Amino acid sequence: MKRFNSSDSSAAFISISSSKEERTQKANQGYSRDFQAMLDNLEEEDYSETASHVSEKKRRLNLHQVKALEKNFEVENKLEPERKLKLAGELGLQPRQVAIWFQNRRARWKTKQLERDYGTLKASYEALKLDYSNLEQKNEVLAQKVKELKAKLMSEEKADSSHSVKEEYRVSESDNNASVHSKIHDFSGNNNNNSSAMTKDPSNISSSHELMNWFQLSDSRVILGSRYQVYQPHLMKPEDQSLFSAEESCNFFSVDQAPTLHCYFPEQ
DNA sequence: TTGTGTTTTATTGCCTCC
DNA sequence: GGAGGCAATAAAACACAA
Repeated sequence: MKRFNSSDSSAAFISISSSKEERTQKANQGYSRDFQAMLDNLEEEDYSETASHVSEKKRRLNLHQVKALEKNFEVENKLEPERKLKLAGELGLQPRQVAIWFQNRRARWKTKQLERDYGTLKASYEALKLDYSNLEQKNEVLAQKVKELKAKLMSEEKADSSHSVKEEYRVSESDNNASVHSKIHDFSGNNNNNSSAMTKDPSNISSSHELMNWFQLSDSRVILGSRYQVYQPHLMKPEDQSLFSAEESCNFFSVDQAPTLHCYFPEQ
């Protein structure tokens, strides 16, 4: 096993505070005055000790050692045995110390990396949140527009109620048939410059008739696109013209729930 | 000077690989 | 079963405000 007994630990400490030359070298490496004083103090302490009784206090690696280790870590953050021995020899450290330094360095690197990842994720989350907020605002505007148009439609229906329902139905039917034929013509071919109503942004729809056309057209396109079913003219009687029943709306303007397709493809 | 928070060095225990 | 890696932790060293 890799476990070390106390003599191993002592050996490690001995290697750090080994020679007078080394300590002198430390003293010349530009430490702060306080640190310098501490080193001098340690020097005195060490000399007061006998050779057989070396201080086991933890010592930090000197600047030169740390720089060399950092440089090696940049090259490769894992340490092969040969490199460990070579580094230890060059820096006057125990191989065990070099290994520990790399281990701790990897741990620090990992922590930093986690912080960086967190920062990146946080930034993208904030961007996404902003996008969502913008979409929510647009959605509210659209919903409000639909509400207004629906109210307008209702008032128009009321105004027209003096006409004969029967006559209106006949007119409506012929209108629908005409529009149906034109829709079939529009969507059955490769005519892509068709249907200003379909390509039109619903938020720009300003009249109730435009809105009706938009929805009917949407409906017919889906029917035609779905397994080439025979087109069934969707003749809307005034009493059937509830545009936004719970089912038909399909949560189209719901912020909390994505639009579902079950109402367009009930068999699926 | 001292209390406190942070960083660095080292240990321990567990796990995986060969 | 030994070697090495990692997470958790201890403890010394260090930084800094009050």
